[in-house]
Amino acid sequence: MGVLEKVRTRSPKTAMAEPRAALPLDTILQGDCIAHMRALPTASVDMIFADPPYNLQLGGDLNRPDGSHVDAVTDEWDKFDSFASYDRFTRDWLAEARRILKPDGTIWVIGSYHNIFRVGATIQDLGFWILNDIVWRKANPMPNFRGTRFTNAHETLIWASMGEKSKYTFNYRSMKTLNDELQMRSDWEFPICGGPERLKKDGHKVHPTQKPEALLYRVLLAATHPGDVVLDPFFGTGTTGAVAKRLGRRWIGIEREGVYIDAATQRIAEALPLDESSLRTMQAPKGTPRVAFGTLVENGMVAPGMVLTDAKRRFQAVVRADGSLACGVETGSIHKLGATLQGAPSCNGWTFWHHESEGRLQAIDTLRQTYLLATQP
Amino acid sequence: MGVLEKVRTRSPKTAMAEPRAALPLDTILQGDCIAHMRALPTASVDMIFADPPYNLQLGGDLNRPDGSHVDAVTDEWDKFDSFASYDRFTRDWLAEARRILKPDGTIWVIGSYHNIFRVGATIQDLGFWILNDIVWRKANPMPNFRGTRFTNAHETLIWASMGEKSKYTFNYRSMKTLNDELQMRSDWEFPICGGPERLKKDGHKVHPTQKPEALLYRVLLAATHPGDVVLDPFFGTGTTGAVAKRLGRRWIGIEREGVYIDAATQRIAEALPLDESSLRTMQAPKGTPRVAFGTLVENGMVAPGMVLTDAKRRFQAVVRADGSLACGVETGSIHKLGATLQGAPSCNGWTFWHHESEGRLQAIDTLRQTYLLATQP
DNA sequence: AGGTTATATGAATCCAACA
DNA sequence: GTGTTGGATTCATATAACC
Repeated sequence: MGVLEKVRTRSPKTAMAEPRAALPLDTILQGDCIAHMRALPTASVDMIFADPPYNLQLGGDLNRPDGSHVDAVTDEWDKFDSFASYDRFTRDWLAEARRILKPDGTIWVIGSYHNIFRVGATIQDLGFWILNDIVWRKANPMPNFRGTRFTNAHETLIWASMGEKSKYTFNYRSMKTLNDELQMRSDWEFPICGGPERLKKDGHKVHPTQKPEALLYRVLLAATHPGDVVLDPFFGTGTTGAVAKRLGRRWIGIEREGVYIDAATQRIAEALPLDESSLRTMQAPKGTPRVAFGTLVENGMVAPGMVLTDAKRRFQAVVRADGSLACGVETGSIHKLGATLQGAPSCNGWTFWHHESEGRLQAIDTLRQTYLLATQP
Repeated sequence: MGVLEKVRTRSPKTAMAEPRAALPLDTILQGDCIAHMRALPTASVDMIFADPPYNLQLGGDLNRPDGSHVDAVTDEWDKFDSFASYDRFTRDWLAEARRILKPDGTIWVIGSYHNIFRVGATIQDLGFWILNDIVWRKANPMPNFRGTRFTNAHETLIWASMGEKSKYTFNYRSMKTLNDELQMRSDWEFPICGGPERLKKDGHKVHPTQKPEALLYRVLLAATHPGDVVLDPFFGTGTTGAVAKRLGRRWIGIEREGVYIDAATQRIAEALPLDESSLRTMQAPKGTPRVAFGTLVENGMVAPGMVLTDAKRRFQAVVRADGSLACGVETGSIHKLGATLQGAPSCNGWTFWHHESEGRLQAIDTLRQTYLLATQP
């Protein structure tokens, strides 16, 4: 434990890009992630989101039952000689991450059973304090074609603070509102990244493991404030940067591959900060028959900034990023705010609130129905 | 890796209970789990299920918002000085588990984010091969009363074989049936153990972390055959034993606390084994003997010269006397020719090839089924 | 145009028996 | 050991093709 004390001050020679004084905000740094991290100032970043190589150790080819070939992750960046070399790599970048984080900052790391146990143990060894492990349940995972194991249908995220006593950021109310007035749990369901969100070039996916924006949306909304600085040392095609821009957070990306950087640069340039973004279709999660209003926001069916009114247009409210509503100084979930404004003990926000659609008012419940129709069999 | 070679033969003095030759089946061994494991024979057990202490680092007491006290896990057996001592303990019992397991046996370990990363890394370090990590989604988890984190709504199980090449047991069909004819995924939902299933004494729960029987039911059904021997080195109140008895598996439990042993003994005595017929139906239809296509020719069910086609009638082939097929200059087995004609890496000839029967096409697999019905008891 | 059917694909540690 | 052959094996979603 207690690595902080051991952090040595490096000579400027080892720094690569910027002097440590300045944070290269909203920028992608090209090159090795550890080298670039060493050039960043100590205790300067509010959050780190990291999607490191998983060290999959895949064997031969795999075919589907119909004979088609599975396009596996065979990239060089995922190859390591041994667990020992993977552990060294992990410890090195995590130690730098720890130095760069502010005392009250937090780190998120995503992985699978191939690597997450080693990552988690190293995180603990370095003195981080694990706050939660989060399970991303994939709505549409790839099946196990040979029937040899359980369908590998999830990935794991670790969320950790700098230490046991850290005063980390957790937007409890935002998460609860996003989840329809229930505490947000440690298991999240999202579809894998596909459709128009998936970056492609010449008909092929640009990056083999692009993460869904809905996942980063929830992570950033939960653990940062607007204006906070988020570092992603394995930037890839820039999901973290695109969502950070949408949510009004600052970002720094580190990435080796020029192809990924090009795609990320264009993608982030096209990303619209929240109040300008229009209804954009993302894939909708499936499974839970109960739909939280926040789910519609997360999935782009309701844009933050959208104005809702009651049927008689007596009240007006604005949708916020976490799916809560604001009316003057009053805020709350669709149900809670409806009750407050009417002075009623309770209120069904789904039927109380309406939005302008095709020239007339429509209850937001129709959006939920649309969502359910799109996601239920 | 390669810990098996390092296992030393211990003098009988270190053995506590039984000589290594005999397996103490359907028995609870009282005492230290590592000491008792050392007394068990090498390569003698089919499966190990382990629910080790979680190394929870709960600071102080925890109270609900209404002031009532949370009965947290603060028992003495859950205290460890540091990660280092927990790692030593973990490595010691896992190494013994590895020695005791048969070469094709598997191990299951359940834990939370407090310990599962250390356990998982050690499992990999010892040479085990992780098959899946499984998420137990709790339908009714304890909320996070302070609103400081996400509701900790799941626990993680690791399932691992002795090595990459092990021929472990996985009852694929049973799992698929259990899941309404869809592949069983890596995320399982069960309620936490409560109600009449939860063992109580004087109104208090006997064990702080009693696992639901549904969880063990799925584990044992997935990864063992009837009659297999299952060892649980942290037996607690004997969920593993009770379910093993119900499912016709043999079990061995190790437990230190007499209170738990008493509860487990009574509980297992009251558990009712499923009758043989219900056990049989849960078995996968894997034992069906192989039938060569040539056998059907030999038995006159298929006549040489018979014409076969695929379902879309794109290809035609003629059956030859030895059970091979011919299509122009291409010849081969039903599988090989199907693969060749489609340009596919492989092909199941039984379902690919069809024959004209009663005016419509029928897969030749129906002939095989007919043959099996006629020749099986 | 609108609705239906066929095809493509995703962080995957993916076979078993026998010669 | 290794090489060959038999034969068992897929779910949700997006997109293209086709009536």
